[in-house]
Amino acid sequence: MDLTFRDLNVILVQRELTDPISGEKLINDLTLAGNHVYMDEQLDAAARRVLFDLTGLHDIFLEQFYTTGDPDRLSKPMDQLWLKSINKNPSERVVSVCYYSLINSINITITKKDRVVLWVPVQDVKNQELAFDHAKILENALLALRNKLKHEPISFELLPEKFTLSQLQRLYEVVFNTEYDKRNFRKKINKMNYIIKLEEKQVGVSHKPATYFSFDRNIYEACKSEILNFSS
Amino acid sequence: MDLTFRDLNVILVQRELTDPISGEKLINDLTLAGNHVYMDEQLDAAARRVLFDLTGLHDIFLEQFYTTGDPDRLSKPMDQLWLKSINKNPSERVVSVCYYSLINSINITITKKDRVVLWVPVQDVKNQELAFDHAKILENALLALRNKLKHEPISFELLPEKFTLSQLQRLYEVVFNTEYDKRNFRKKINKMNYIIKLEEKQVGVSHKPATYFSFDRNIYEACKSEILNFSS
DNA sequence: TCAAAAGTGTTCGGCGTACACCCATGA
DNA sequence: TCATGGGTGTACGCCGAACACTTTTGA
Repeated sequence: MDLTFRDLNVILVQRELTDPISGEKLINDLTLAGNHVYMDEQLDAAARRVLFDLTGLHDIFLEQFYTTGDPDRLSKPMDQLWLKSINKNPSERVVSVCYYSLINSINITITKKDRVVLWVPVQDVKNQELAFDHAKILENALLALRNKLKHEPISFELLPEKFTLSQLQRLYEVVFNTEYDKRNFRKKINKMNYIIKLEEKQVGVSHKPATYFSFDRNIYEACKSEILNFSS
Repeated sequence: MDLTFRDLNVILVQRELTDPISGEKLINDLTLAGNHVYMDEQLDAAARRVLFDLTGLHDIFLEQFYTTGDPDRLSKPMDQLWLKSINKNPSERVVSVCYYSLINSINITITKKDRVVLWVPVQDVKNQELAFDHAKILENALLALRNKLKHEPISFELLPEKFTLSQLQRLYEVVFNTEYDKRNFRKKINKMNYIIKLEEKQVGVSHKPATYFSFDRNIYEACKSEILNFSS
């Protein structure tokens, strides 16, 4: 997922099937990105591979959140049709171990061989048809992401190295689909000593330039383990 | 998992292998309970089946928390030996979709055909050897349980229908491995209007008898959805 | 009468929340 | 000079944390 301007976006892959004879569009919908796990591959590694193939990025934040294995999850007529068209056994059982990842999409081009991939704002996705049980998976991903973000500052995965407090605030507002008071938000951030105020400021903006901040992973890890020590 | 007196317990299955010739004990350790998923079975249903076979109980609280699929997870010599002895292919890849469940063990007998099963206090488990990557799985289960219990009153799964506030407090203390102030704990509980004070009191105890309380699922669901409505 | 657990109130500090105005910049 | 977003402080209510004694019962 990605944060551009005011939206949280998800990468979706277009699924199109055209009748070779009539030219009629039989299928035209979207799927989440995924692939089969190789026989000798870690589950995490498979998720990383899918992401790498899409984005060219290594070392991306990745979190397993859910495994779905309903025996009927491939049974919708559209999905059966699709599986046959790509020469997969339509009655095979598929278990999906689902991961979400956070990507700052600026300067990233997503591509997939023979397929169209696109960033879609998550709030718009429900209006479109997602293949298989991918709508359910996306819903679970959002719940897991919110839950994680409540307790850990993974938000920095979505931000550039240097960010402004308004960017950070907007991120939380988008993910939790709410609004926060600017002063209160900043007071809270102030208490987090792993968010470092830099000397640098924005340039070229036609308003008071914002101060940049950065996230210090070391300080965060240190005070995180402090908390753990006290509670155990 | 279960709460007896002062401990959080986990069901473990004994794994024993004796050399048929020398009589020497080749393996004597413990595993978590589990089984393969049938080809046409929901993942949840498989977990329920495992639990039913152990306890005879239906309708138990069940929560998927983690899926493990390291290609090397069966590779320890002890585990290889075991797999051969039960005629499983030791080089097969096994992916485990892991669930935890909460059981009030009073009046429950756990049994398993041809195997010894036992309740073990979780804090004692690390001293024993767990098979495969089950120690890791148990650790993840505890983290997931704590996380869940912070936000939802699943504790009632572990308690009898009627319980005292001291029992409830002890449960939280055991799961979070800490201690709470009695007065503060009771104040917090007081605010939860889904915890109902009953007329009934303990009898036959050689101290001031405690009042029984019960958990009202309907009231909880109602105020839970209220919260959700406001925040979305 | 003793032991054992139940039950009960107050104080304090910190945190979240509500709320409004001036500042720096480029156009 | 205007539009745009950046940046700041105070007051109040609630909640969590610390803390000690009386009550009821069976043995």
